[in-house]
Amino acid sequence: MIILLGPTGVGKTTLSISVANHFRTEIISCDSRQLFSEMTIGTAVPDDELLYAVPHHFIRSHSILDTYNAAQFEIDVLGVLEQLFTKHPVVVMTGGSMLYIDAVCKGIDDLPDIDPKLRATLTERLKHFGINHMRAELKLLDPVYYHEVDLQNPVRILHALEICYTTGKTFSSQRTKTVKERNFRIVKIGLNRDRTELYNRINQRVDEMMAAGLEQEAGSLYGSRHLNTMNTVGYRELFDYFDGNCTLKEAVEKIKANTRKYARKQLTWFRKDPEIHWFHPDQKKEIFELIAQ
RNA sequence: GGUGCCAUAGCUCAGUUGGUAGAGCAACGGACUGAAAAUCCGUGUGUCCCUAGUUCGAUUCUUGGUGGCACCA
Repeated sequence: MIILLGPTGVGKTTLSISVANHFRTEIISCDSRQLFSEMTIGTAVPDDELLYAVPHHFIRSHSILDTYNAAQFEIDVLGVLEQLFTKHPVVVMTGGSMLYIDAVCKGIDDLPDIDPKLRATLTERLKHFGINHMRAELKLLDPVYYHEVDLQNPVRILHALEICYTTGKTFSSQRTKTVKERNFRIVKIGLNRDRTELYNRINQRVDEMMAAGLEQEAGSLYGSRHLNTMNTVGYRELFDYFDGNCTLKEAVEKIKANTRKYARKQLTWFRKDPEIHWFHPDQKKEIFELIAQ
């Protein structure tokens, strides 16, 4: 499997089409937001033309009403891959969702699904009693993880508690972090470009999204704004505008800034992965040479 | 032309009763195995507009410039 990864806006889509065409194969999208059919403009889903040129998987395949996560993605992708490998010797995966990439490449621990009610209860408790209370609870239920976890991060604390309550066992005892073996080879190709160049592309793309009707798309999703998946760059800033918290211009600037921030965060994550071979998106020749090996 | 106000980090501004300065945003770095476009953490030297003066010492006070804004002619 060839994985094309890199920060948002770097130019993964264009290259993925060339690579997929070259191998006459199909593309698995690894994007935690393009997954949802309701979000198209704001998540920079490729044009229909490109989607028809090469078969794509995991694009607009789910609804924001579905709960989805990296573990489910691992299962689903492995299933699709099994099918694809019967027809194609090479499959292309492309996207920038870091955790989802790792889930496919290394696997994710086997943990039970969390009852949304439990999550709601714990979130409510956090709001009422404060983070110290939740920390104390975790210290009691899973002292090992208590000493490992970022105690400032409520999401981490709550998730550990969810697992403890759901399984009756400590979270730490189930966190094996073992890397699963895959029966296919993985080549990771990282795409990056000059920072100002990347930022210019991002800023420009946001303007294009607005011209393409992002405001309307966000407006149609305003009623769903409390869903987890709607906590997404490009939408939450416009929800703020709809709520009267800022001007449209400020919202657009905020989208640009948050997209840039997201790109930086992706680069931070990818930087520590030694398996990635880095290229500029224009180095097509070099990339194909690497793949040929 | 006159009067008043302003000039400090990339931006918006705070502050120093005279001892060379700090917030927000941006930028940069990091953590992160089931919410991950999420969540969380860390990083602030900048001719304090220029000039001359007072002073042991001026970004702070005074003189004169320059630029901007407002009001009056």
